[in-house]
Amino acid sequence: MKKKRTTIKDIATVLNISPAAVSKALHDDSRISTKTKDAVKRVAKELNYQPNHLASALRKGKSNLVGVIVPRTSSNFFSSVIQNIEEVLNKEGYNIIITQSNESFKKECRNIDTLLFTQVDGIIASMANETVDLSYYEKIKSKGIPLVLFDRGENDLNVDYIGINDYDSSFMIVEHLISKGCKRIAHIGGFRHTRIFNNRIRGYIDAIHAHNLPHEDALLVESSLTLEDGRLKMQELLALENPPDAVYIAGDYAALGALQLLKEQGISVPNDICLVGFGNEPFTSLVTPTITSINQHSAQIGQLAAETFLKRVKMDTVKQTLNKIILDAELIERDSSQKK
Amino acid sequence: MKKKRTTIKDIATVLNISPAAVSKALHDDSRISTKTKDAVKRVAKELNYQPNHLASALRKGKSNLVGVIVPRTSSNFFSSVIQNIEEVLNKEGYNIIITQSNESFKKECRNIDTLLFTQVDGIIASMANETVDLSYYEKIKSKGIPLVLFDRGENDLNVDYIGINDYDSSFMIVEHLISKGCKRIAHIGGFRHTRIFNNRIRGYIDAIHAHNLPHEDALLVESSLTLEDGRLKMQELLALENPPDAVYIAGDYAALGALQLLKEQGISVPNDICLVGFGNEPFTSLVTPTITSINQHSAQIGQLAAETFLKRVKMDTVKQTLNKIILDAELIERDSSQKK
DNA sequence: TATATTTGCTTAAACGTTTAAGCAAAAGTA
DNA sequence: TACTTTTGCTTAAACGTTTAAGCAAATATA
Repeated sequence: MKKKRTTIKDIATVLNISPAAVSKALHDDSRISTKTKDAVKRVAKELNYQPNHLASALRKGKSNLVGVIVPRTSSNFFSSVIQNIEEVLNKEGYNIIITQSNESFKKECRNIDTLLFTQVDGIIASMANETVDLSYYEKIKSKGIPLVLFDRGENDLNVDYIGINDYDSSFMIVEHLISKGCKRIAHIGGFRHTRIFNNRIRGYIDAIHAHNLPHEDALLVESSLTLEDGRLKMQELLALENPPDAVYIAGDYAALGALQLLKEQGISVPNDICLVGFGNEPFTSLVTPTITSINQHSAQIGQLAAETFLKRVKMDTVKQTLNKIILDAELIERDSSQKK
Repeated sequence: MKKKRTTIKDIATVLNISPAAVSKALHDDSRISTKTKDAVKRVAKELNYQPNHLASALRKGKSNLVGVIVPRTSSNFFSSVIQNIEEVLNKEGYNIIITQSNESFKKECRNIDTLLFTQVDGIIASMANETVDLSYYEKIKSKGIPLVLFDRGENDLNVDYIGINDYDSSFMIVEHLISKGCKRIAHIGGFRHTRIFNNRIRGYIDAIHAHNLPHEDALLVESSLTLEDGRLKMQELLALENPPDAVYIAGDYAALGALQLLKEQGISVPNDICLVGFGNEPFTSLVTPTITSINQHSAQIGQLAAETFLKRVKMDTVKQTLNKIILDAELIERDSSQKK
């Protein structure tokens, strides 16, 4: 009892021409007369013809689908990147399949398999925190489809990458804190094995050295950067016999956790301790005090990632090369670092 | 120079059997000997065979893709629903395509077209705020594929729906505020044309009447429930000559906006005004004071939506029927309504 | 032993589209 | 007029799978 879809063949039958002519008419082939084209389009509309995407994808060898992998969609950064990827790709006739890894390496592998299985024409991804083994990403490359990374990337893969200048951002943050009179600046960073977090750590250390401030091991801690871990690591810093007067935290969620803890302990931010986050999540401007943070240009990153993908599919050499686009980040000064 | 994928035919050639036998062997058909099956699977692995999903989808008339439409992925509620939909469907061999409407009717229509074009086997959706015209949703139904709505649904479509009991939730909130001694309870609700928001408004009004409290038109305002609009509508309520001593806001983001404004104006929450939100977004437990809210059971809604879809595809009658699953919501009491 | 059933495969068509190749008719050129 | 080119289509194969139908050999049943 299921309704049959109208196919190209149905249109051909009505007009008494070949299916091939119909297909060409619908694609505005120059070898089809205007008269026939008009007739085909009219009948197509009448019969409510909807092209079968699977058939054309199979025949043409491309699905016009692009896979997107992000650690999670709930962060504003990622959802904004996705939205911008979508806008750019939709215009070119691509649709996107969004998957989340939830920062899990295993889930990320499953996602990659899923996307490859679905015959996507390319993958745009930001890697999970856990990911160290790159073999699944090599699998994508070996398929000969473009792979574009953003934010959480990896040089060793030799593919396109779009991100911000993490090293400079860190430097900027530390100098900002110094300009506010801070003398003992701690850093709650991400895991060193992730390139971006390592860069932030390097930026922090170099800035500290450049300004002849004390660089103590105890002032630099690694964290998963979840809200809970932010609290925990803050507590550790407070427990030091000589606690910091400023803390720069490599993720806004962790910064929020740290801020909560400080407030609970009756420590004034920014007067006792200045605090800076990273990512410019919307809540940074909503909490009290508002949190100074780094704007990562999510919209631009999304657009560039999509455009980079498009560039790659258009040049149909299989070979990928390392190609990094690094944007300058922007410090958004808010109350949490405005020591009076 | 592109690598050729291995196909079923390649395996057949190696083993000198027919492609049909290979296909059956891979699907564990009972009419294929164990010996052949083993051989096929061995060669498949050796040649790194990856089934061409497009071909099988075309042949079988189903894509094993399910489309998901949400207003936005950045809200924790929706991203949690999506994650749970994904988990359930992945187990059954389905993959999902996530699209966001950004609360825009036009974008939602485009998303629907996109999904239908991609030949999804079904759509699970939560409607945009703007959506009143249901013709695009009728289009999905007319394709004969299952449509499952959640949270933002519409009875008139006569399809499956999963949501919480909005009316009862409102009632519960009002009674909670009354129990805390509040006497003038205002409601910043969503747009009435959206069924769930209308139900919340009805629950509010009925609860007010049931307890013989004053129901003034000025105490009930409609809002887009964005953070900004929450501020705005709160300001309106404060401007009344007789302002409320409690406000129940139908969305957490708007509640956050309202809370910000109250703090800026030096009005103590909960002592001067009690405040209750809706949705139990993570930040409700992070801000000061923490915000009393309603837990919408996002995980369960996601699972149920996916299971409902699966049930529908399994019973292959085209006819859909109105089938509502309503979960009881849960009030999470926090500081913003604990008047001392 | 003769017949029926089961096993294990093969053949061929189908899903709906695209496209290379081909061909007759019309139009252009010398 | 005789040739070439262009126009406007058709034919047929292809994309990689699945599956209905069929068939010979092996096995079971009477």
